[in-house]
Amino acid sequence: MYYLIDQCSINEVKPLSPRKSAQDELTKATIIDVARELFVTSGYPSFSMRKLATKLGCSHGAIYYHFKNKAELFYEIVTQDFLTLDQVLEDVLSTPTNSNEEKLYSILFEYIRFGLTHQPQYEVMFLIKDDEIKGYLLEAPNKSYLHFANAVAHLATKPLSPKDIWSLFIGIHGFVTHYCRTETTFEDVKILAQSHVEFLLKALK
Amino acid sequence: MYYLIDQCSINEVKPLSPRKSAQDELTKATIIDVARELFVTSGYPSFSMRKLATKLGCSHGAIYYHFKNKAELFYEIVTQDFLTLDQVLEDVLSTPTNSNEEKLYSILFEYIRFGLTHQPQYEVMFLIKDDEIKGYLLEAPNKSYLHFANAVAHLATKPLSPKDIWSLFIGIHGFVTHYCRTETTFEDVKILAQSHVEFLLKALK
DNA sequence: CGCTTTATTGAACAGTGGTCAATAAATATA
DNA sequence: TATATTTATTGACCACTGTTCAATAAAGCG
Repeated sequence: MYYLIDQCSINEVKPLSPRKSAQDELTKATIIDVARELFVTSGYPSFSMRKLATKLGCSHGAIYYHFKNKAELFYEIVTQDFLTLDQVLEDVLSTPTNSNEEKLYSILFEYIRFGLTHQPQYEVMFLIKDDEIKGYLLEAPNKSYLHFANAVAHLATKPLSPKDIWSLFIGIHGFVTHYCRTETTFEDVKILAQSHVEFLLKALK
Repeated sequence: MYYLIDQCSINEVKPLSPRKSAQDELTKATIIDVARELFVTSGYPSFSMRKLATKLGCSHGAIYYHFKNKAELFYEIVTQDFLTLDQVLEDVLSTPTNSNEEKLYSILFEYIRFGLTHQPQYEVMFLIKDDEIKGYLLEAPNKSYLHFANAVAHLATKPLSPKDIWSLFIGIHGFVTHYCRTETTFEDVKILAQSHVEFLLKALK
């Protein structure tokens, strides 16, 4: 059976085409790009492999040729976001005009900005409980934290204990987490973010 | 068609019984109890209405006679936990031997204890993004926070701004959130919880 | 007893992630 | 160029999920 015959209309023929012509072939990169867009605009819960396939113009099975499963696909998406977050911290550190105290403030503030301007990603990076995804992320969240901790340790006016740095992070993380859940924009809590960062920094003095 | 005839064996007859005898009838209370147990022992992601039905010894359809949907069932489960959390705070406040400073410490510490000894519940109460569940919870999380905020305001040695109380809460919430994701027991981070609370309290001075 | 209300069943529906035999385009080989 | 092999795609299928609902029988009532 090589053809699916549309039995309603007359003689319309639809060839089975188990492979697309070269110019239409899927690539990992395009799948990731389209997946990210779908995921970022409509959120993780509404995302599905079938919706992604529709948006890609392919069958859902095709995606599984390029990615072992949904978790691997999401891993590859947020891998880029871990790099972005690293870069955010790097950018703060390499701003020459600011004092270390200002940089410390900025590290915390910009972390919040990243979290709230990348809510779906932050969720997958640091909040999701899905074992399959955690199995792919492995030490990525921890590595990201170490980067943060290093930056903070470097900038503090007096030596900080690992516990203090951890509490600082947890305090910032709590802020992002809460406003992720309520789907509040960064702009809407910018002022609150400032006072929260100031609050946490008071604990260091 | 009144009977399902087992066509393999000879003449075995299985009556349809669209209502159980009185002693076996479901009640909201028993559904909630069994659901809570299933939910608390195996977590929210593994929970399903069909597994619950199996554990109850009924069909999954029956549950929908007593609860509009899964979200309503979970709402009724965690409603009890919101009361428990209120009680935790109340118990701290009504401990006569402690100073206000000690009570403030205990409020924060006991909040963490509650969160980490009720992880699946805490998740549904404060972390879940499911719109259906949030639609049932409505102001419950906020009401719970106000209870917390009141207690803190009452105990502080100097007047605190609403922002400071909020930052305190967010700091505690972040701690619980993180160790919920990593499924760490309270006992395993008890010492860390102490130092985190002390860190946050330093910000008040 | 008969009528109504109530509680239960399980088939059915639309959705999910994931697998895989069948297949044809692309590529390598003779 | 012809043939064989590799590669990428399809869609039926599986086992799940939450939810709905007609059919049904037990319980309660007049």
